[in-house]
Amino acid sequence: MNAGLKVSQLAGKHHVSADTIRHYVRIGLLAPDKNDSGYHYFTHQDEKVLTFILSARDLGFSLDDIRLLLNDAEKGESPCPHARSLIEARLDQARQQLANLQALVQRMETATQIWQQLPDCEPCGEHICHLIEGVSHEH
Amino acid sequence: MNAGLKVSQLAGKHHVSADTIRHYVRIGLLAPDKNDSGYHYFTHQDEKVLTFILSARDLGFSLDDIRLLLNDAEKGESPCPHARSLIEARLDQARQQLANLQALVQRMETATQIWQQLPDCEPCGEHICHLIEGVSHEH
DNA sequence: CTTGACCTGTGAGTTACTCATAGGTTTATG
DNA sequence: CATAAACCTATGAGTAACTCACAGGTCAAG
Repeated sequence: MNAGLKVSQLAGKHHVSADTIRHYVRIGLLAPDKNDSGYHYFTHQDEKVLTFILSARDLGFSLDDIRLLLNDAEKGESPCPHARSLIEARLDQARQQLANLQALVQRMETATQIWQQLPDCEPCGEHICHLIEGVSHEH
Repeated sequence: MNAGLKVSQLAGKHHVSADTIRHYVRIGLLAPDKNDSGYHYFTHQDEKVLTFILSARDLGFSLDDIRLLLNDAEKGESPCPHARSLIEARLDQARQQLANLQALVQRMETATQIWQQLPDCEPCGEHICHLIEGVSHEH
């Protein structure tokens, strides 16, 4: 009674695009059966793998991380030790990105405030755009 | 007295890599003169363009944005109107990214805390990694 | 039995570099 | 002055995770 879902059905059910599913198939994270005509049919097991992929993605794991974890599980090993060490590295990375992004937003906000007091410039020998160069911390 | 700088000299002076300079030359943001042997020599004017590029980059403009602003200036037009509208879009984008990243870091921190109380799992029929699927908001 | 909606695999585009390659140039040294 | 180290060139490819486009095959409805 469960012949499996086609790509668009699976995609709709999990709120991702069909292209995302095809991408995971292309890079080997999902390996659904094909019927005689070449169509993919996703079983309940494939769906569990997809659910895992999406959960891990949601925790900041890369697709390569996820591949590693899936390989562990396929070999019958616990993926948990890898999951624990990988998330630490990804968390450090994310915190660094967050700090960079906060600083960027801060610079942008400061710039837009300052720019409200400044007129538009004509290009001259001294600068290309005084708005941009004026708030720069480059020297 | 000012024959111009070679790539590595310019790069060192502005604390960027020689590859970054070459990248800007390759995509046409910088167009230094070449001597007979094919070496690039960067004039003071080239250096001003580079300073502008780095300042704009530091404010979150993309290289395509920067190209647009440079084109304005080359045509003798003020790049300021474009700078003002572009930074608004980039700021919205950055704020959105920031919110996404904050939420991600939050999920990751929550997960690592919860995981401290949990043992490693063996893969079973029910899940691939209970740590990951256990904290998931997917369903 | 034909139209339209779906599917397939593949290649290329996205961003801002970074690295590698093959070969030419310049400079420092003996 | 010969040569080797250190630099330069242009070009192609790799990065992450899709997304879009293409040419062609399949399937359900009228």
